[in-house]
Amino acid sequence: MGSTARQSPWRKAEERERERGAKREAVLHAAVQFFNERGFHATSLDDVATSLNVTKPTIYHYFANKDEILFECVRLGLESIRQAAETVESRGGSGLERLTALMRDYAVIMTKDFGMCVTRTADHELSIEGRAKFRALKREIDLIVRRVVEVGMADGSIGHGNARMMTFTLTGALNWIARWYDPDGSGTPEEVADACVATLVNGLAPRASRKKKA
Amino acid sequence: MGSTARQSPWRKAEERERERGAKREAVLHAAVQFFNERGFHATSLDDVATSLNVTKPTIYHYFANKDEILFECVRLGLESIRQAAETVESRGGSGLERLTALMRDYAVIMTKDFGMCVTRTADHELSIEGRAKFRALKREIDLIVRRVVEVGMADGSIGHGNARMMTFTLTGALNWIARWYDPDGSGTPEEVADACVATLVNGLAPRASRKKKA
DNA sequence: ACATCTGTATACTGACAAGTATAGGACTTA
DNA sequence: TAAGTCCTATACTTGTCAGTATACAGATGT
Repeated sequence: MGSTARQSPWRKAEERERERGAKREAVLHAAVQFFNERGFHATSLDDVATSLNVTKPTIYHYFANKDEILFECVRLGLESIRQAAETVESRGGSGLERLTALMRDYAVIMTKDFGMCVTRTADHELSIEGRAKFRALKREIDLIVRRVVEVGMADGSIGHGNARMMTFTLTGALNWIARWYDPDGSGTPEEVADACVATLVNGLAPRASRKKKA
Repeated sequence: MGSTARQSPWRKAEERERERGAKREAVLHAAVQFFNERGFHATSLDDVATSLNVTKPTIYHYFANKDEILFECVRLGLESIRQAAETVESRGGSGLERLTALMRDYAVIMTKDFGMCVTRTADHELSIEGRAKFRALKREIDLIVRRVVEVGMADGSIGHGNARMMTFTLTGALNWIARWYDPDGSGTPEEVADACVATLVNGLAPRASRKKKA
């Protein structure tokens, strides 16, 4: 190694493209941290550019506009969740077991930059088209989770109820992690995830003996 | 009635003050709806003014600046929650019973304009001073809820665990209601609240028989 | 009648930040 | 070494609002 003998221009082009991708990613990483900390509107692209030792036009060389940057951040977060959800859905175990695993992965993602961004970004911050795609992706995830809940209700591992409402309640608790989790605070992402999931799975009563409300 | 005989200027001043208060409230009500729908930054005070058939300087006659308006909206929401929490805390019943009642009231508030505003407003949208008060109020509420959780753990009506994390998980699910509840959709605030609370209290398993994790 | 206070409008300033026009340096390929 | 392409910077335009200076109308109190 070290010789880097190159004959074909192909390899070169590929390499250049890879570098371009790396720079795009760097922008996204810098941007998402600003967005999470200060919010989308309060973050200027000059800030982002400066933090990367470049200027604004450079960023515009990689992205069409500010909205695209936000959307990509959100999309990355949502894709992580969807992937985790899909993986878990199609694996073995009872509905409850699958749902528990899904929630745990979901919770961990919520402690990461791009996951946080999903929760912290409101619909109206995205462009019209971005908003539609955002909603579609969220809905897709919601349906996967709901399906797992329904599997659990069918196989008896999860109590009966309104699956839609139950899904919203569970994912709500998980989404909210992104609003209070502090990486510098106590608890690793995994510990936090386990604690949350345990509360959601077990409910509040100490062990058995729940009456009230059929 | 109808004669409106007035002799003392006292009554007059008082009345004027009441009217001033009513107008302030009207501004807050108009503003909070814009904030919830479009977000704080995307709402211009011209929008708010126009919707009230006045102009911007009129609004500045009642509020020092835009930040104050947002803060008042958030404060109203947080005060509702705190009041509900305090009322419930100091009443009878087991910890679990009290917590259940608290969560129900909390959930209902989250479906209302000012409650929604609390969840939809991020720290960084408030002024520095507003942010501090915001956090203080939220912390106060958090501590009340946590105390009720601990009462429940002590009296045996709630299973043992990390009260802090449990509180975050529960209130997270409730807070998130403000992000998905649709007043025009199916389900009254009370129905939604009951469903969420039921999920949180009961957990997922169908009835008894929970093992795993002490 | 006169001085004042309250509420409102018209018309402006000032700041900030998104996005762009333009140029030039560096690398690629021939 | 020349043509073309990619990447980046300087310096600008532009739109949008928050916030304000000023004026005026009507009610209040003397």
